[in-house]
Amino acid sequence: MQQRSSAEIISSPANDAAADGSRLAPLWQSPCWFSSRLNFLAFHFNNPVYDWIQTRYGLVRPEFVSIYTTGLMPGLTAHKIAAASGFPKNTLSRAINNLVERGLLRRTQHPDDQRSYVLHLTPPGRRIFDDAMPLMLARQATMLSALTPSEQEQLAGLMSRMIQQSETWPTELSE
Amino acid sequence: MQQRSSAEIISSPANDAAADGSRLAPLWQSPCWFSSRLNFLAFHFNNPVYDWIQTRYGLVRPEFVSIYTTGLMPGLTAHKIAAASGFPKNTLSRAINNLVERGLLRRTQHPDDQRSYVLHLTPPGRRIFDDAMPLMLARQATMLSALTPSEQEQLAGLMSRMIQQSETWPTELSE
DNA sequence: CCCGTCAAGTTCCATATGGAACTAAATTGG
DNA sequence: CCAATTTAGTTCCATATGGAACTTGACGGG
Repeated sequence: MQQRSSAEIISSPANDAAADGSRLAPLWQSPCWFSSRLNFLAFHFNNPVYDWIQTRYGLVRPEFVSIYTTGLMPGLTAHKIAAASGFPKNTLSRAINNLVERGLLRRTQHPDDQRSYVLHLTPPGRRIFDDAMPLMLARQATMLSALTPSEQEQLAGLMSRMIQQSETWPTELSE
Repeated sequence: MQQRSSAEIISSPANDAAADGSRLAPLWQSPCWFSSRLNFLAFHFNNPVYDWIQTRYGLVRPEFVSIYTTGLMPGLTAHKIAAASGFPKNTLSRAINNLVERGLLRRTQHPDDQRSYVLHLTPPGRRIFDDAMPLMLARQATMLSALTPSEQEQLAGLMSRMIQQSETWPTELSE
């Protein structure tokens, strides 16, 4: 389809535009392999999933993230969703307000802290959560299908170990 | 700091707000573990790195991605950056135009296709690439430091195997 | 018990981003 | 060799997003 000249980097003969994986070898082999692979995988998970959720429910990313996180950890606060997801607190504030207005989230005064609120899914909110979960799991299964079950467990374990140590990572780059 | 009531999900005793990893157990244990862990890791890599690049060079994400990808695969086209990064082509078009204007990218007519352009870093562009790389590698090392070198290789291998098979993943969710 | 500091959430605003429609060039097939 | 279709890149525009300043409530030391 396109250039094929001497110094060209393309490795696959196929001209299928979807053949991202095999043709970008220098990207995967770069010393910065972790970033490339991580972002490639995250993109290929998030994009189909959030597109589906967006067109299906009209929920944008931080909105669905709030539903998802609240579904898993009922009774949490906005602050915690921020910690888990990395979205800034104002973005989550807006998302949560929309969800409360749309009747998908219930927000009650925190018993011990007048500044914050405790969040729960409403039944319609939980319905979305329950609807989306199988889709996400299916996508996960698709993406993991290159690995054997035992390799999938290895992967889960390795990622988990990294996360457990995440408290020690600086939040800013030094230099 | 906050709630600690009966059904509370918090697992760690420490009240350090940075202690994200250990206190969000239900998130990591959810059946959708892959998504959670992937996004957590991607966020904790991307955020510090892109913040640094943003304040340091005034480059936004798709701009730096274009520099990074071009640095690794000189002579590529915008279309390929889109395939590698997942950014939509209009976003990349804008990014590349800015970079050309700022003298960080050189864009020449593609020899075999009058519609497209071939991209190369200019010396100032390469300077940014060379500058940023060690920072990214340092962050990568920090995040991988929970794993032994052999485990790091395992991780690289597992992620790589998934990506190799990415051509078979549907780009949309079925149901 | 009050004051200074910190934390949770909100509001305001600038802007980075992506969808859709478009232009121009390549490809296909009749 | 020409029409129909696809593809690379651009333009236009609506909006999702995040920084900074703000409000209100908690907390800790004198």
